[in-house]
Amino acid sequence: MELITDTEQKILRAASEIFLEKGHDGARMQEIADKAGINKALLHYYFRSKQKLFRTIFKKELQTMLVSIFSLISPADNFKEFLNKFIPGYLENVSSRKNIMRFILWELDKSPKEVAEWFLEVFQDRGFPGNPILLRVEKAIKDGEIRPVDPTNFLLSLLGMCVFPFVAEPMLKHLIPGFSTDTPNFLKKRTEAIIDLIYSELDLE
Amino acid sequence: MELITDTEQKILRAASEIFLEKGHDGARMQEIADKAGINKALLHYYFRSKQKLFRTIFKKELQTMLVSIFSLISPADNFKEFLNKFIPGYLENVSSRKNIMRFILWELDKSPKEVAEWFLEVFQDRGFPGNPILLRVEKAIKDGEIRPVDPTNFLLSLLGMCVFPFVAEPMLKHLIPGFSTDTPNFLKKRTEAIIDLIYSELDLE
DNA sequence: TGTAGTTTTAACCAATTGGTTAAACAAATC
DNA sequence: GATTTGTTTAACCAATTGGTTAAAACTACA
Repeated sequence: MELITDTEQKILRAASEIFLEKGHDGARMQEIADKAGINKALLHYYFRSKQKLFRTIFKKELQTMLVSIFSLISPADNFKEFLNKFIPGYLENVSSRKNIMRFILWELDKSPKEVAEWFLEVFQDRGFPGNPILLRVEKAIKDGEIRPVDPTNFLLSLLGMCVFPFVAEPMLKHLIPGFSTDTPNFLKKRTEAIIDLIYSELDLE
Repeated sequence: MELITDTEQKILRAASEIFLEKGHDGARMQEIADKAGINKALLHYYFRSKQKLFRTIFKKELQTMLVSIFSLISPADNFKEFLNKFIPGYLENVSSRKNIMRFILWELDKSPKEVAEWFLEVFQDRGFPGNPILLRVEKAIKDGEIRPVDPTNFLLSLLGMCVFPFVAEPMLKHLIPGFSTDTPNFLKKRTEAIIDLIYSELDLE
């Protein structure tokens, strides 16, 4: 069991901030060191190379993001309960760490090979045999809880509607006058809109 | 009226490819020169700096993306016709240039100040007084064509459902076994799914 | 207190990168 | 055909960047 030193913590925090903001290629080791309040050589003492440091951060952020999705799924719930919990919960999550998803989507394309294993790790840690949302939808259909829809497309719509406003916020600000995800009731109204849309499709309520 | 030389064309094409794939910070001038089959100094002869070249490309891609949205809107159509044209058309568009949106979303965050003007240019060129989709939705509600929904949230859902599968494909491949947007009937099924969802909400059909 | 091991630093290094320059070449223009 | 103007190149340059090294400072422990 390794101790995580204070310095290591400071490095990780600083590296996360810089990498999330600028990406792997835009980030500078010197800047990370400065933000962590340490020497650049010390960075290489703890994490031998930029690549190694980046992978550490990337894996951590990826896991955080996946867990933020998976934590919202309780198999005990019926499908309506699942939706009522998942949609506001996930919106809240994405909203509180806005750039994590944009960072992951951008870097994933160029990412190291181990990335597939990192996904599997999270699945295995949680004891998921497959995508839990997909399985949940399939079960709801089999049980006659909702009308039959294509589970994959349902998942695409659900995630897309939750994630898009935050990932695309810089663009939407130009496309929609006065758009912001920071207004006090944006989350509430967005939640309602998504629930409204999905309930109509599934003949719920 | 400037002539666009053959060399300039080759540079623009090469730069687009490299920038879209690697982003501003990951791209190397040498690599762009190589891909264009020219000398690196020639790159600086045509576009004085990396920044200038990047802005040229970024603006071009941004305009392409915006036009691909706006071209699908004809004010003559009723709302159902609008949806039936927009959804498959836009999906086709995003699908044919998959990484343009991810590139724009990533770089927009870090983008130059003129970017706001570039958006306005496209709006003005097309003679749009505001976001045309938003206006179209508002009109449809006022005319009683569809039941009243929040136009902004409607737009967020519509775009999110269209864009997300392509922008997030690298992630979705890990999240959904066998996922790909390249299968022969993905576009068709995705179109159906989105139309189905939106029709239900709006009490259409 | 002395010594072995760890943490931190300042100074340095080699490679890469964006950018320049001066000259060679091509193509109009006279 | 000479001259001017626009293209293209090879060779160079200064600055930045990731990474190293050797020594200093700190810690634990005998």
